[in-house]
Amino acid sequence: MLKYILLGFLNYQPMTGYDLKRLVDGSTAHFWHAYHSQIYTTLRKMEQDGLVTSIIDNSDERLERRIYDVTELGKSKFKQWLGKSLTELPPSKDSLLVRLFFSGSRDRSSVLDELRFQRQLRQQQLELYRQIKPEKSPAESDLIDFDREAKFWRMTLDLGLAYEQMYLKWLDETIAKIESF
Amino acid sequence: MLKYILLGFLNYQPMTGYDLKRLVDGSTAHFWHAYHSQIYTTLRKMEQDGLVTSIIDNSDERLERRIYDVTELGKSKFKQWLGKSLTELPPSKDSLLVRLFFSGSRDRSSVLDELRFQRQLRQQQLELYRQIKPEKSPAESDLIDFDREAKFWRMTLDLGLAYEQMYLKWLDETIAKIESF
DNA sequence: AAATTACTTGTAATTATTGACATATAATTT
DNA sequence: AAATTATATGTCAATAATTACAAGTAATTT
Repeated sequence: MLKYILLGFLNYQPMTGYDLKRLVDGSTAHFWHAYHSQIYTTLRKMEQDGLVTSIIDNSDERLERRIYDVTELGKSKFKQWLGKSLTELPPSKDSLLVRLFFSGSRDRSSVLDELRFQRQLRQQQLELYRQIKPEKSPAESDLIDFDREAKFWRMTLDLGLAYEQMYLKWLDETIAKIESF
Repeated sequence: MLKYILLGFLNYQPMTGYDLKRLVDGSTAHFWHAYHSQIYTTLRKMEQDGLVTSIIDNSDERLERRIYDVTELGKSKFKQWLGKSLTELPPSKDSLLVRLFFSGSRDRSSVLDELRFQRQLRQQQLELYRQIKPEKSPAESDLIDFDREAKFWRMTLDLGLAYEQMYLKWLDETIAKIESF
């Protein structure tokens, strides 16, 4: 999946692994995160497979930057992937729920501490989402139909917002239930 | 993570890989799914690591069943894992959102078809959750404090229900938005 | 000026997960 | 009776993801 995210971003413009890491962190990480190590190694793999090319930029003298660009094959594979609709529910994974599921033997206070801490984190995440406003970066302005793109970005953000609010509500109810055991 | 799920279930009673697969499918798969191949290989790995032991049951003559049981080391590792609270948000992954994020260049109708199909699947999932009622299986009745366990199982199910409802609402709104482009 | 922290770029080893292949029995349908 | 589908049990190869290690530059703080 990461492969397609990287191709998607490289369709906008050529960039380095670090640029991609920042883009991922600021957008898709909310529904598909990746460590920088995975991004760098995936880019190398993609280059071997002919999906991207890279050139070394030495304009800085000191710092070597490897700039990746998508190839025609990469563009075609990306479109092909976008064309094949999902026919299943994406599997979800939530380790907090795994832990809660098996928490029958735990101290009530320990479970409550964990849930209250998660509540804090969820609250922060919600605040973070509320501050996000898709903005036109200069580089993107002419390369893509920004208004149309932004609409789709906004939709994914809307799910994030709804998700955090739902989760917070559930945490509150769950904490209350355990307190009343 | 799967390791701990398997240990958690084996704490209830010894069982085979297939038994575990069914238990996972019927419960934790909603927040942590696993293919049978992963379950069988993880069990082998756990046996090598001394977390479980296995005996071959030939009582059937024809069919060989390998029955796994948790060791003291396994029990201790499981408790240790439960004791260390999560201090971060579990990362979430949703390939539908990845696809939507990059859907700026797609035909409206193609995106709509995909979202409408996901709506169907989510609706089915919601119905499925609504039919789940934790019941006491004979084998479990004396081994664990079922009522307490069931409360925690119920909580994870509640999140599943809230999640599907939230997702359906978002899908409806998103479909409507795209229709009105 | 030195120390610390954040930024930037990667590699390597390990672990986890997926997808394909394989095989045999049991139950059901045609 | 034959064919098909569901049940049950696994292995193996490939891919994906995580964690740890490494090493240098840039910016900020003391």
